[in-house]
Amino acid sequence: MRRADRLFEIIQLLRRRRLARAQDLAEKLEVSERTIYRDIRDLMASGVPIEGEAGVGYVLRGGYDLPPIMFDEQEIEALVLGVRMVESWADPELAEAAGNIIAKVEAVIPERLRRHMEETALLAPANHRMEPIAFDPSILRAAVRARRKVHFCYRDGEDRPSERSVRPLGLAFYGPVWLLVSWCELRDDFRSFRLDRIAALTVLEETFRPEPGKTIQDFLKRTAQ
Amino acid sequence: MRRADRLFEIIQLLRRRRLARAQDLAEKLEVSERTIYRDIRDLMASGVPIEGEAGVGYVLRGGYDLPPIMFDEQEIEALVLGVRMVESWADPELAEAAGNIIAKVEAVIPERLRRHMEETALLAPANHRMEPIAFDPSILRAAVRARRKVHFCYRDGEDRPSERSVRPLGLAFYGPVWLLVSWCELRDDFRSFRLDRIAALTVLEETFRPEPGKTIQDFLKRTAQ
DNA sequence: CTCTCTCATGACAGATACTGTCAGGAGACC
DNA sequence: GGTCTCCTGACAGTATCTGTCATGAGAGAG
Repeated sequence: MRRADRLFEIIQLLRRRRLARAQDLAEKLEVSERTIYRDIRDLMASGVPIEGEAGVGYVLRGGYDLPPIMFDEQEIEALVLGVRMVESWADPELAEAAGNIIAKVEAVIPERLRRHMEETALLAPANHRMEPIAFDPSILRAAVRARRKVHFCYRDGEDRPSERSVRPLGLAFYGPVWLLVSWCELRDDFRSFRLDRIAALTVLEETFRPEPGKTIQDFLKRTAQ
Repeated sequence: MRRADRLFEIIQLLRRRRLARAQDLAEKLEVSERTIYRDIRDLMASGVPIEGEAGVGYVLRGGYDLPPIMFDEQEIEALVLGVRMVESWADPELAEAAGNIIAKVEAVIPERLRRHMEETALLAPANHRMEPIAFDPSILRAAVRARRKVHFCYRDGEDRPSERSVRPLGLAFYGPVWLLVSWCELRDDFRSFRLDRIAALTVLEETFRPEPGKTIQDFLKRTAQ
């Protein structure tokens, strides 16, 4: 049953990555590259719209209508854990949304998996140590979505106070603390702020447009190095 | 490529007809009935919900395809954050499963939400401080699922070493550390262990049955008070 | 142009798993 | 009891799959 599984798995891998080389797939699936080339050939022959380009890799063209098969048990576990983490570590609004996910997925999966969902023994207890945040982070999340600048008072690691006006780009969970990732126009650079050190947050009327070099994708690229 | 195609074809045939006998499938696919029985066995093993009844035939129960699910934007954000948290804080096996969730949900939600999914500005970076764990936690997860006792060396907060044999009940994410929640038969009570202080973990052959008062639900009840 | 990366194909031998045949067990229903 | 059908085991032959090695070809960088 190995090969038939592998063909499905290749589709799934191409769905989740945008691009994959034969070598990547070969390592992941623990077969030789030659076998991958054969598998891809056969998938193409069966009508799966895979595109291969020399020097680039494989991509799954859009419009492939084969519906994804159900979540497996491993995925259910990951889903439940993820939801519990959000419930414990994010703001109440997000926590509630996370709870809704469970309800919606439960309504859609077969009985067997539903039982598995309830029995998942991965916990993320809420009674953990987390530095208190002086405002509702959902306000900040809304500002990120609406691309509205924010103003606040900040105390840095040495307790020096300052006032800041920044473009809020995203929020990052760093274990015990949350960071606001932002573009500071004064310094003309990215700046991160711990949410627990922010006070008197106000969302300004002023909006901003994403500019090349000043987006969260640019920030991620830079930190990745 | 014959067999892989055939397995796919069997699913399609069962999707179309509501009932099919092994003989029908055998004729249609031009193989022997014995081969069909083997194919069905393998499909079932892969989680395809086929039901066979003696004297009747095969039917495909619902819940094979992941039906379209509607999430609102808030829920999408929570889902993406949860997945990223798992990818950053859980073991590679779970992290991969979490990635699959995104791919599968993406394939099933409407276009508008898919864009929202990619743009979610909630991050859970992987370059965080986390105490190194000396073994693969997925082994422990498997022991929890299989209800098999485990043995390991532990160093407590004051660095005193000890050897333990416990019933693993679950894993709990506590910010910077993971805990193993267990029932210790020696002490006749619940005990929690930090994964980063566990060494030489072995999963024993011996299994255990959930007993009232010794399950993770009982542990949660007790800690809730 | 050369170099590198990667898709792609062919040939071949060894290992693997697939397949059909035959035989029999078991549950559901009349 | 009789019929229909799912289901499993054993076995031998064979079709298929797989890895290795070699080679070609297209795309892009410098």
